Amino acid sequence: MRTLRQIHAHFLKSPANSFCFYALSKILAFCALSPSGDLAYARRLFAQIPNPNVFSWNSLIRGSSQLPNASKEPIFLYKQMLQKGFAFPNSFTLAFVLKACSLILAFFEGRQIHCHAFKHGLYSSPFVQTGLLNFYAKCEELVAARLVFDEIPDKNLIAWSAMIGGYARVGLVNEALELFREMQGVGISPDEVTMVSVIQACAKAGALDLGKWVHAFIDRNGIKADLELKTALIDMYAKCGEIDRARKVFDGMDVRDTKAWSSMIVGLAIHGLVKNALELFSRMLESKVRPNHVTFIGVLSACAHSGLVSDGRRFWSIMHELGIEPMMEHYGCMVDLLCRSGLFEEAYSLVNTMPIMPNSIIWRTLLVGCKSNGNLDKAEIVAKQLLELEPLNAENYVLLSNLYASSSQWEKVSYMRKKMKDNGVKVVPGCSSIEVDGFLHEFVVGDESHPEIKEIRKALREITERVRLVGHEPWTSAVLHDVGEEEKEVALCEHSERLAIAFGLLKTKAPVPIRVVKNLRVCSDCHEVTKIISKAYDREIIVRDRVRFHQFVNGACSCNDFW
DNA sequence: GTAGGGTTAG
Repeated sequence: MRTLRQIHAHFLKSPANSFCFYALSKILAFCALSPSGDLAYARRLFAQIPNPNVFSWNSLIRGSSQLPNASKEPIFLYKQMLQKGFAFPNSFTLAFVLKACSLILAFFEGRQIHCHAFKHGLYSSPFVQTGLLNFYAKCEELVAARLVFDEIPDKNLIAWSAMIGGYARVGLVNEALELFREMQGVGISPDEVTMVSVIQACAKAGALDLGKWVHAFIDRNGIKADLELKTALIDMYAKCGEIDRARKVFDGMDVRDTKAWSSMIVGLAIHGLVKNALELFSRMLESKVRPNHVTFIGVLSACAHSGLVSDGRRFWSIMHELGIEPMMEHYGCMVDLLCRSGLFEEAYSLVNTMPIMPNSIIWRTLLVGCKSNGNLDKAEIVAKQLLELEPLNAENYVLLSNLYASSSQWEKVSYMRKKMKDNGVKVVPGCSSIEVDGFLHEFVVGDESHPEIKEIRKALREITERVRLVGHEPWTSAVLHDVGEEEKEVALCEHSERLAIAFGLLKTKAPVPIRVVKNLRVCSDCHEVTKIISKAYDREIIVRDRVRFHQFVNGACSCNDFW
């Protein structure tokens, strides 16, 4: 900038020459776009140009959209440009403005740019087309994105990747994977950016086998696994229950940034490997990588899972010291942590003194806390808030009804059912799935179509009975106790049903003694339980947390056959 | 001077 200012001064001092406007626009571009530039200087310079050319407008539009805090400035500039009517937008202009729209999810503005693309005859530009496609995808308007995509005559890698990424981001996993296959069918080879989206789709589906296959595909095709792709792999393995593989990818990285560390820490936290998560956080601080809000979500949720109140409080203050303002998610972790540690009153007052309006998740966490802490009078107040905020969510009614049932308030139980019916709340049948020996079994509430449903129901009944015998509510608190050489307590929660299903599928009674412990903490421990059963039976069993993956896996279709 | 990518509480 210092040198540039000197050059600028020379131009101002020298008599008007024919290079002046050209040179000024070059100076402007540097100020606006270079990492060592100065956007404020660019703005001042721009204000002195009587009739900026399209190049100058573009530079400023692009420069203002590269700021860390995205704003509407690029869109305002674009409007000014049209109003002045001196320079007309070209394909660069539209590409930059569309990028700005996708960053701040300015749907209505972006849609107008779509019209302008036709008006100014710029719709055939591949940059404008992928810009539009990506803009719609970022706004989660996948139908619109697909329409644009289908209209592109020569789809290049960028267009395919943007479309696949769009599907993957919103969880349209089948569509993403179908498109990935189609892309290869027309002879376009994916690169590392494409593979990030494909891996992300696997992560969302909980499709471990497919994820492993895609990982092998990356290696086989010599695609460079860079920082982003490795981070996506860590996340995929963690979400699919293979925390060891996630760790292997993490340990093999030579450069790790905040997101890489965070994804590993979050992964360990969701697996209930709290000690490892906190150890890794210390290592992260030692490595001088600055944690961000996501890192703290991982660390705080890890503390919640293990009831580490004092650690949680310590991290809470470290977060403040680092200047990270707590978000809804952080409050959620703290409320959960306090509730699980029996500090309900403190959780309650935290929610009531939060500087941001608590959302439904916060109230629901607190309501679960009411139940586990036996605080029924507060439950009424919390439930009122929750139902006002979210009157159409069946989960809330079921939760409240169960809470009343646990204290034998049967009139209130039936009142909740009535209220639910009156409000027209529909229950979506719950769906869970488990993979045994590479075979995925899906179960929907009320569905009896599984060929081994009888054995499964029998195993379910047996486990229910055994949990009930020790005086606890089945499916909310049960613990399997490993009888192997190393005694191990593992918590189970609603996913325990899946284990009963596994036992049913294994056509045998549960061989592992069931014991109930109080203050059950983390459902992610299901992964631990499955490991124990897998070991006991020498069979591969995987419990999936996030399965929304129907057509492809569903039993018959292993990924190798499919591809 | 242009387009596509990673981590997020219950």
